[in-house]
Amino acid sequence: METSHIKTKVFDEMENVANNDIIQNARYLNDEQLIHSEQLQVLEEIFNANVRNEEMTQLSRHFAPILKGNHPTHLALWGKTGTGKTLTMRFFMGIFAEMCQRKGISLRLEHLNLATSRPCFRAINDLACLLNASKKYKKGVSLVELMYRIESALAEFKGYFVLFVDEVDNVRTDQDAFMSFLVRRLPQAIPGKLILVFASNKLNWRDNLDPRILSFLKIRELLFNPYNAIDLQHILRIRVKKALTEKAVEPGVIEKIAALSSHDHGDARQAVDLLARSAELAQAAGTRISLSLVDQAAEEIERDKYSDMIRTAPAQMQAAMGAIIRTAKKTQQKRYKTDELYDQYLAFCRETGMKSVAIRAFRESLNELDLYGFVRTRVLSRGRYGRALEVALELDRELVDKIDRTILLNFHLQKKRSSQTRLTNSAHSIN
DNA sequence: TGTCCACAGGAAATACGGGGGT
DNA sequence: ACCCCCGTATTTCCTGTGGACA
Repeated sequence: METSHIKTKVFDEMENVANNDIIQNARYLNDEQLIHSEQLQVLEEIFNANVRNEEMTQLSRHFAPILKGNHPTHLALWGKTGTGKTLTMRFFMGIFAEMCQRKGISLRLEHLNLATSRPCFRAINDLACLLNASKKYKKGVSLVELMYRIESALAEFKGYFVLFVDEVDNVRTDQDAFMSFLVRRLPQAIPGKLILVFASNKLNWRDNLDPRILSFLKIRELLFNPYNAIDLQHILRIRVKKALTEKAVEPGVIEKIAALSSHDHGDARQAVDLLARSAELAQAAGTRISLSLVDQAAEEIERDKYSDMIRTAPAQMQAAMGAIIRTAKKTQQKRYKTDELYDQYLAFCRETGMKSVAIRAFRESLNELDLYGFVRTRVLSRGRYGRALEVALELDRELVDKIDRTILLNFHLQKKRSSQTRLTNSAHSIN
């Protein structure tokens, strides 16, 4: 009897979700779920709405000489995250490739995406993989060998070779070697005409580059400004049309999301996230997306930001935050002194089996937490009774609980993971 | 006005760990 | 497999400070 009751309940729930008339095609609210052709389709609509028009024109002008057989200089794209550097460039490259094909110009385009920070060796290795010149190596192959393979992979190609190096600033340790290879050695070594396109979200990226490379690097720069509210409205409208049903959105909602987003970041991805979150809320509530739901969604995203931040923060910072929350729960006061927090911190470490640090380093963690807005610290001078650092926790209770859960979960996971790796290691050694 | 509290936070020293080179 | 190097985390040491108190 009981199981069938639960069954109906589950079925009802699923029916409700399946029959929702807000979200029609959730994939269009998350780029990662779209296949390439769909992405292009969305992009086309976005560009047709004259968003990033200026940048597209600049790109066309820059690459136009190719059509006449000339050799344009390298190019650098600057702009914050989510300003469409990658998308614009990829979209442009697609069109341009088609054009060249029609005119019988030999053109090869590659997109080297250095999404995560990596050393020079791995960046060059990735490039080699991209050109099918090599497989993934961890070690054992010298840099020179990899460079040689890249060069021989391109030895036959005599046309234009556009290499789009995305997020260059992610190349750590010997960025100079990486750049030197691309800028000085590669163009000499291959018969084709190389055009490098760099994208970076750090404007000062060039400053810590070897001046000798810099002098070699004839480069043109193109700046991507954050999206303004109008641009974001276009982008959002397209998403709404693709992903949601006709009447899902109340008037003013798109304008509101665009205004909020352009005001504090101008990042299109975050704007679409806000739309997605609002749609989910509306779906759950069975209503249309209203202005107040947008507010609610923005608040939720803000909350998630905190717990995401703490999840990825260094362990010491997490432990410090854990100690603060414990202290807050134990006492009635709103402000805490370093030494009482430190006591709690030591207890926390003992319980979770974490290595504790000296009080000087602990204070550093407190300052970090202040920097990220988890707490507020200030130095309090008490006259002849010395000075003290005062820490205040000013987040609302619900959020504090959420952060607390995140931290605890993290520590438990860490424990489990370490014991698991120990298990798998021993399993491996047995095999 | 001067003293002196008691800890913050800067600087230097040192430990640690990961990755590349051989 | 081993070593070495380099960047980061942590410790150790120490100086400087705002204001209550006499």
